[in-house]
Amino acid sequence: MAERRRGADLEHALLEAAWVELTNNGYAGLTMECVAERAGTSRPVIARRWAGKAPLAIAAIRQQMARHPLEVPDCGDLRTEVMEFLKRASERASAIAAAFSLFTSEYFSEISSNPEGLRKSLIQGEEEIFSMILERGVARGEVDPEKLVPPVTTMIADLFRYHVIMNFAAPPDDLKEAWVDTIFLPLVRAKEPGSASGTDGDVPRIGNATSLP
Amino acid sequence: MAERRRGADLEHALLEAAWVELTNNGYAGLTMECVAERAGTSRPVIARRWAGKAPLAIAAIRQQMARHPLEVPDCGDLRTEVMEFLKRASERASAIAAAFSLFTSEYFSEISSNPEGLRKSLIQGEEEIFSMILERGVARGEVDPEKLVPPVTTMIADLFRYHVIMNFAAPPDDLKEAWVDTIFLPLVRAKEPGSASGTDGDVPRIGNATSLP
DNA sequence: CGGTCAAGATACATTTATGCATCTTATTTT
DNA sequence: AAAATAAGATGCATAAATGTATCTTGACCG
Repeated sequence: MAERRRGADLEHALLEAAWVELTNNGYAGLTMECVAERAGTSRPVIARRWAGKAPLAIAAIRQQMARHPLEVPDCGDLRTEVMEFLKRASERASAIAAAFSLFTSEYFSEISSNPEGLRKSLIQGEEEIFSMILERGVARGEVDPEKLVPPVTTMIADLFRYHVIMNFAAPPDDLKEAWVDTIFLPLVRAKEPGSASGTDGDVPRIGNATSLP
Repeated sequence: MAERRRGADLEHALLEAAWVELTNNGYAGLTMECVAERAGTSRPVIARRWAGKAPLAIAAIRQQMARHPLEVPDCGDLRTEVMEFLKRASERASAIAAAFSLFTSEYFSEISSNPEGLRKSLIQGEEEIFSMILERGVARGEVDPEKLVPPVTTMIADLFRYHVIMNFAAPPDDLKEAWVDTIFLPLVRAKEPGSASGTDGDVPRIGNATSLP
């Protein structure tokens, strides 16, 4: 054998191999043997680093999520930022589906938690991203802060994740646009932004939405 | 041994045992051995009827869903019917979660489909229930038919299922009400029903029950 | 340059679930 | 009542994955 990887290099390669196996075969089909083989090594090397399938899979998912950070900069208007948020999130579709496959397979019976708990632990450090988008919208006068009650603020991300989980794929662009333009924006938009910039108000059927005071 | 069950009796008992095992341990933790033991019989009896874990689990889920039919009669107003729909659907929460646990564990790699496909096959014969509720709402003048575009019409059920899947439990009543009153109804409600009964338009996010008869 | 540590390979025991074959026995059918 | 059928019990072989122990060898450090 020629080269021999060590430390972080090796760990990274193992997690990458685990990720490929995970997305190909699902968590149930994930075996230490296949991961080792794909990484060009053997099981004991994996066993020295992770205690079992679940920790390995979680580490692999974490690595993939880190590869696709979910930051959304200030784009100047709410819609652009929400669409950008969905676009970034779409790059994590496989990771979300994998985390799911993991939980429903085994994690569930071992730890007395639920997928929501796993999700929260996976997105630590990124909880504020969407609420920051909303806050910027409020600051710009695009969003009525009184409309930002829990089920409304989480709805877009919930619908997104639901789609990913059910279809094992990111939603198509037109669906993302429909969520934003026909559901989300009409529900949070301030009645009269005053400035009436071109980016809003032009979409059909969304204007009335029983906006409140 | 005293009695010996046969035919449909036995089959029903087996499916019931499979259901308990499925909800207790998840699909991954479902074993023929445990099902047989719980049903007070042995593995060959199961093997003579179902080809494996997946067919057994699906049959068990089907039996449970049949136990909780999803019919919603004409209640006189849209909100009552949608809330009734969610209430009925909540009785199926365990079945939905189980179907999920099934799919992500194994079904996925065997059949090239996705959870949405499994869902559609499980609800055959009930696809029209929610759209009938909406149609009645249109007929009453409560709903603007132009607002019934795909992401809006499926949104309530999607949010419901997402919650069930993520929490392995039915949503609490206040969440169901929030979905209906702050998200769904504002999006579909007709602008001015003419009669201008205080039940819509002006009410902010509160249940207000609008109960009719 | 030699020592230490971990990577990589191999082997073995164990665990767990399954499929199948067999045999007895209860229930149904004729 | 006798025959046919299927339930129920048991045992065995198999397959798949895991954990672990051992050994060699390459890489890094002083």
